Amino acid sequence: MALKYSRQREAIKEFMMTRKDHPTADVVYMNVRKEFPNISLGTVYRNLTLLSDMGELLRLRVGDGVDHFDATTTPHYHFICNDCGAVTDLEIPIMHSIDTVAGENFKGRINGHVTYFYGTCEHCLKNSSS
Amino acid sequence: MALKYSRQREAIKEFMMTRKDHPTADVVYMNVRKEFPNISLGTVYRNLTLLSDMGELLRLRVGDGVDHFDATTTPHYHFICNDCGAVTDLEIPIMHSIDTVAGENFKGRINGHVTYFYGTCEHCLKNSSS
DNA sequence: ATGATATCAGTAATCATTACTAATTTTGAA
DNA sequence: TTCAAAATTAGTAATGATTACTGATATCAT
Repeated sequence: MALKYSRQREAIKEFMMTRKDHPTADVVYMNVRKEFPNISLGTVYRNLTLLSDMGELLRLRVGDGVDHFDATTTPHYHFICNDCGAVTDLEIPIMHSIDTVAGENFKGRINGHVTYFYGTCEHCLKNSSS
Repeated sequence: MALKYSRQREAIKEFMMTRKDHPTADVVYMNVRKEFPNISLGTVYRNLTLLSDMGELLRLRVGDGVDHFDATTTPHYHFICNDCGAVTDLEIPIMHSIDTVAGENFKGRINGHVTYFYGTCEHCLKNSSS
C-alpha cells in the first residue's frame, strides 16, 4: 500500500500530458490551480519529483537554473532557444555511437549521455529578421 | 578603464589553473581563503562570473544543482560519475556532425550543443568490485 | 465504518547565487 | 608623490528554486 491515489497527483499528470513544451514546476502550479485553487507549490514539487522517480516524467536541467519536466519519457533530444529559452523536442534517433567514441581511451565506464542543442528557434528567427 | 586589477581575482584565476577537476564556487572559496583569509564568497562568485563572461573560464551546469568552473576553455566534453559526482575531461574531438543531424527537419537554427557523458569513473569501478 | 498511513495545504527552512552598501584598492593624471 | 574618480572588496541582506516539517485530510484494506 506504498502509493495511494491522489486527485492532485492525477491532475498534475494529466496536465503534463497535454503539454509538450516542458513546463517548470511553477507553470504546472499556475495551471493545476485552476482546478485545485488551493493546491500548494510543495505538493506540485513533491509529485513532480515522485513521478520523475517512478519514471513517468523526465526532469530536465537545461542550464537556465530552473528544472523543466517532460511527460515524454522515451529517450529523445532537446533543443533550447538562446533567445526565448523555449525547450522543444528533436525528432532524431538516439546516437549511441557517441558513447562508444567517448569511451575510447577512457578508463571508466560510460552508460549514456545527455545532449542539449542550442541555437535560435523558428519563432525567434522570424522575429529577428523583422 | 573598465576593468581594474585585483589581487583576489588573480588568486582565483591562478587557483583555477592548478585544478582540472572543475571545482565549484565553494571549493574555490575554501582554497583562496588560505591566501586571503577574509575574502568573501560574493567576491568569489562575482569573479567566477566575470571570468566566465570574459571567456577565461567555462561555467558548467552538470545537473547536480551546483555550478562547476573550468579553466580549460577550448571546447571539450565532460564525464560525470553517477557514483561520486566527479567531473572529468574527455579527450575526444568535438562532434560537429551531430549538430547537422539534429538540424535536419528542424525549423530553427542550431548553433551548437552541450553533451555530458554519465557512467562510473575509474576510481568508483575499482571500489565497487572490492 | 474504522483504523492505519499516505497525502495534503500551509509554512518554514535550506541552499546556491545575486544584490546592496560603505570602506578599500587601483590607476591615470596632476 | 598625491589625488580623486571609478572599480573592487568584505560583509551582509535578499532572492529564487526547491525541500522539509506539521497538523489536518483523504485513501483504502479490512
